[in-house]
Amino acid sequence: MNKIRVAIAEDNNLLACSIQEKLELFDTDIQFKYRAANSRELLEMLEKDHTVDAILMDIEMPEMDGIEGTRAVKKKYPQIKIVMLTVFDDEEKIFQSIQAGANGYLLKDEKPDKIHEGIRMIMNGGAPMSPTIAAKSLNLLRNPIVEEESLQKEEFALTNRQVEVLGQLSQGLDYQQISENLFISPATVRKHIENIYEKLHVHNKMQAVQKAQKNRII
Amino acid sequence: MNKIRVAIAEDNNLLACSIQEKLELFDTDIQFKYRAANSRELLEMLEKDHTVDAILMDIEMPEMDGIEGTRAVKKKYPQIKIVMLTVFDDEEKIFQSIQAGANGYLLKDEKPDKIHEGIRMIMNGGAPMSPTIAAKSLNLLRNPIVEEESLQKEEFALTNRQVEVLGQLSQGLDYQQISENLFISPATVRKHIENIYEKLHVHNKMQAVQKAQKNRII
DNA sequence: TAATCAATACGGCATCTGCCCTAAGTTGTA
DNA sequence: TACAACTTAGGGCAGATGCCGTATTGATTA
Repeated sequence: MNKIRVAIAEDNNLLACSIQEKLELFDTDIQFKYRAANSRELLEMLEKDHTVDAILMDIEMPEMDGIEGTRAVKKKYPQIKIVMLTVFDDEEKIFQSIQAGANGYLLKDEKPDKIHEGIRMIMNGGAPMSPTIAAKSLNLLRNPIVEEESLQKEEFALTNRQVEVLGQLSQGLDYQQISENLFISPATVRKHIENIYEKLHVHNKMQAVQKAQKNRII
Repeated sequence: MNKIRVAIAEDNNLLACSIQEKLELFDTDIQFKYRAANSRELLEMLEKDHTVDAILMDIEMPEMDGIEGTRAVKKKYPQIKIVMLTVFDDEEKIFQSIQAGANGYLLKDEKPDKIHEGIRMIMNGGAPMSPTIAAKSLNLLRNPIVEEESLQKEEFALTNRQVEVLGQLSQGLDYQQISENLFISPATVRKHIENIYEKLHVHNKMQAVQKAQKNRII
């Protein structure tokens, strides 16, 4: 079996080295790839070499933090697993990390074998979580946070017709079927969709629908 | 330090004995109190003697199941910690259990020391969760509750690779980009997607991703 | 009044996608 | 040890899609 290729994003040099050392105790099944000092650096490194299976991501980092970084990495490389590794365990950070797509959440004071176990766990589709984190995430599930943000369609200034077309798109209908549903020509549907793409800054149906759903437009 | 007093609610006698035996391996810090064959029996027993710290609760039980039981126990004795212990790991059950107030969720095939660790974890305010359960609860946090339309999910029996491809699809990536991320040929990506369509009974990317999201496959 | 924009509609074209085919190597299971 | 399933890979083809034009009509606005 191939080794699990791991990268680290961590601004504190000492801590990064310490984690790296811990990982290298398990060099039979883990291969350390590289370290970045913040998310932007990580993205640049991934650009050159994205042969990485898992990333240990610090949350607090200068320039671009781990939550933004997780969002960005997951968007481009959704197959890469991300474990948040941090000293803080407040619910807000946990929730944001999970929303950003993190696959696990460990506290930095975990013992080496726990970190190692977590990495193997994540590659098997599990979610490593420190016990206190797990308890807090259960809290979150019990008392759902009411998000006050949800940007609404005004942000993107979509017209009613465009929202309507997006709704049809999200059902997996093609231009022909949408045109029949809305009693317009397929050519018009295509034009509407072109305009939607421009407003949402996307380039295909899937991205448009995902963005629309994320922003509660549909 | 006092021993942790544990009760079990489990209708299957063999399984109950097996768990009890597993626990008695750790009789230095665990004291087994009693076993109930369903939640109603458990409540009666608690009525007489509620000097119990933790309960291992089966979900599927006749008369009164573990989820109702958890709700009832937590209402009367909120200090008692409850670990769901079951063979099933579908998200609906997990979510219901958590809503009912469960403090942890372990699969029955966990090794004895994991169950023991879980009990100690729960008494320290942590939340023991089997890795696959943890991953599913993260899913629940990522995607707010959906109508109970069709939450079978395992019914579709998608392979890991297929789920991975679905994840890439949902980001709006095309076959070429997906093939680069996964280091396979675009032809293979197309084949994977064909197979996904067949399993999900859909005919295009959007329908596949929407169905996968609705069923929490991704 | 002129300008802007939404909604409608059409044509072209390169690329992408869905669907059909075959096929080989691997893994897991009965 | 067979058999099934998964993963990999490729060819071919019709139709769908993304993107570039253009154009008319009506409503709103500066």
